[in-house]
Amino acid sequence: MKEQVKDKRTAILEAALKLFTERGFHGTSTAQISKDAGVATGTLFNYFPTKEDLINSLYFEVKGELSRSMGKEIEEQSTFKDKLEKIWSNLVKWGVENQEEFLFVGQFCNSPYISKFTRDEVMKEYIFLHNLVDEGIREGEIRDFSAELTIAMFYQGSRTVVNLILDSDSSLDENKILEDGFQIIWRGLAK
Amino acid sequence: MKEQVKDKRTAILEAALKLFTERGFHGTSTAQISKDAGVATGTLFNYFPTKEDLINSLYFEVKGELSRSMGKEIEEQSTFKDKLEKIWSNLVKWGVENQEEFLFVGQFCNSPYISKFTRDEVMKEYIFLHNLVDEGIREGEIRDFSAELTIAMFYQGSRTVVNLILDSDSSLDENKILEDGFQIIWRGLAK
DNA sequence: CTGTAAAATGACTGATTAGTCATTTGTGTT
DNA sequence: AACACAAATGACTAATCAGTCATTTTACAG
Repeated sequence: MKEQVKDKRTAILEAALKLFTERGFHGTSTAQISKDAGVATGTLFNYFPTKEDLINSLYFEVKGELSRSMGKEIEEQSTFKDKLEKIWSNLVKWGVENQEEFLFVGQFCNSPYISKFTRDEVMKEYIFLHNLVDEGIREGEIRDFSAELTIAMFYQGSRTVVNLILDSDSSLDENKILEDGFQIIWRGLAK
Repeated sequence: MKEQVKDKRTAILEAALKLFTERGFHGTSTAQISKDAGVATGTLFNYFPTKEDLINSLYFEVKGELSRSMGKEIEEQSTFKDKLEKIWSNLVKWGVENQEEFLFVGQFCNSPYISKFTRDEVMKEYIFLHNLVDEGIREGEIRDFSAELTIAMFYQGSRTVVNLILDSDSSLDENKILEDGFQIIWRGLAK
């Protein structure tokens, strides 16, 4: 038997991610996922009882990665603005470096049949950001808008920047877009 | 024969819009669309040669409506800021009042198999906004970021606000969210 | 080796899919 | 009425789908 580089579950998730971003959820058959993952059709269902389970599992894994990346090296930042800028940079760089995962999240969040439950569930991953924003409001660093609005504008702003970078043919000024994007959001939020 | 309130084409598009936002593109069968539209399965294909044609036609129609709504009563605004705020308000109100259309656009733009061509094609609808932003930059009303970044942050900001309004159980402060959202973006962009 | 349990397999199924096409129905003209 | 033409129809098909399950392979214990 050949050395097994990664377990079947991971292989399935990776194949699924690639195909989903290429063809969408319903446009990708479980048979194709199995084939690309190098496993039998039945094996997929040993790990994920249904296709929807597979999609949800993939989403949780990807969101976990994103959530972890988001919080990297925050403690090292001294000012509130620096912290926020670090998170911004983490979010954008994660999206650019993990294009498939980034697109998958976009697809997932805009797909209708994936319910509010999952969306709420995922928002828990952002407690960290929520706390920081609450603190920023309390301490007068940023203006007193609702935390939901503040977080949504910030997070979606970072996604907008990633989309711009991914679209732009010239990857010349990736950093320029990242920084300009943050300037816009920061000036919008700061007191 | 009963009076025909609307032609079959429109009935098909309306049924498709509803089903797409409920179940996604691939999750909706042409048979179901035909049934909901009150026409035979064959009739759908008289109007739209393929399912993908139907999706694209629907997108162009919806984007046309959005584009028209966006530009309403702009001439009546005197200052640059007022114009931008009016567009913002038009965008948000269109999204809130045309929830299905709004969600459909989100789905469409995040679906992978709908290509760059269509996305570019649609950007032409925004020439009007593009021109306004260019003018605003030239005349020093807003800061000199790239027009693409400025427009994207503005447009996606308005979508973020709509999503927040649609999600919030309490539709109490719809206007508050709209106005706060604009404040954030305006302060971010203004000189 | 041998026994055993878990993991993997792929042929198979019943349901569903987008799209076809020979036929019927409706409309307007003379 | 009789014709012509377009619009609408729905039974049909070939392909594909998610998911099943009896069987085989693998991993490991004694």
